[in-house]
Amino acid sequence: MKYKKFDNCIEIYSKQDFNPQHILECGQIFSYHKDGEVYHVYSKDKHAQIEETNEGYKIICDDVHYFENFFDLKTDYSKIKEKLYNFEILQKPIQFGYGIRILKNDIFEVIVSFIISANNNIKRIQKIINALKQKCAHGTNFPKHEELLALSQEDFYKLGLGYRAPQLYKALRQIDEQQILQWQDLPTPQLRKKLLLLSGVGPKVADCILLFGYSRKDVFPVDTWINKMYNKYYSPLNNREKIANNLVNIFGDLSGYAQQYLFYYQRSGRE
DNA sequence: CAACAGGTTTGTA
DNA sequence: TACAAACCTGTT
Repeated sequence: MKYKKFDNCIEIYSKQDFNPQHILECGQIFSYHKDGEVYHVYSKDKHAQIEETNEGYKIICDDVHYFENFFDLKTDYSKIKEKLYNFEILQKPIQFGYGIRILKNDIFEVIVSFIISANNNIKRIQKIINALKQKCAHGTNFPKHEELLALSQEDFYKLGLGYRAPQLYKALRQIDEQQILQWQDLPTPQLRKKLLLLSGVGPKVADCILLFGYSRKDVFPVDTWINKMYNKYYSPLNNREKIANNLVNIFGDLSGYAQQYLFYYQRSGRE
């Protein structure tokens, strides 16, 4: 995909391999909003806004290097889609969500966000994350580890975390900032085991953290939508871990990408 | 009002 | 290892 970096923006010359709606609304991130035709995205203490142009899109931001990596601009999604198109089940999902890209978000932010996401809907997840940001007096910046450590379980309840409040409280005390970065060197299965030890992190959340935080594409997060899809198009199973395993065996190192196209399509209700 | 929402944890065979 | 049931909160 062609793009060019400037001091305060990145110009993308494609509408096929980059679509802000597809990217932001395919369930991988919660810190974004749409203002008219402009999308705003937030990661850590950084912000970008995306505007459509004649040739493609313009990402306006003050840290071009960060968002080049964040939006995974160096990866050739045309090639990925071409490979995945050989799977018949993916053809319509790819036509529908052609502009999806898998973000490389901050690991700590992803862990916290997806603990909150458990058995929860996007609208409420966003509400809770915004409340957390407000509570830590940062407006749009994602709270740092030490700032969240300063909050009590009761604080989390009041912010609407519900029964995830004690889970997040405990997880924050299990997390070692240096360690979660060092985990990047571990192979996916070992890293997954580490994540599963965190309070509030089960198989699905662990796979989301692996995919959106650690950029592991050899995982297949199975949520209710993928679960429904699988039981409709493959031989029905009631065990989500087995479903995830089977799907990874089918899609291999492209699993993470396949999951996003399928999820986005399935949840759109277009199937 | 019961069921469900982009699951995890805990308790019981 | 497998399977229920409980769990915050908001919407249908």
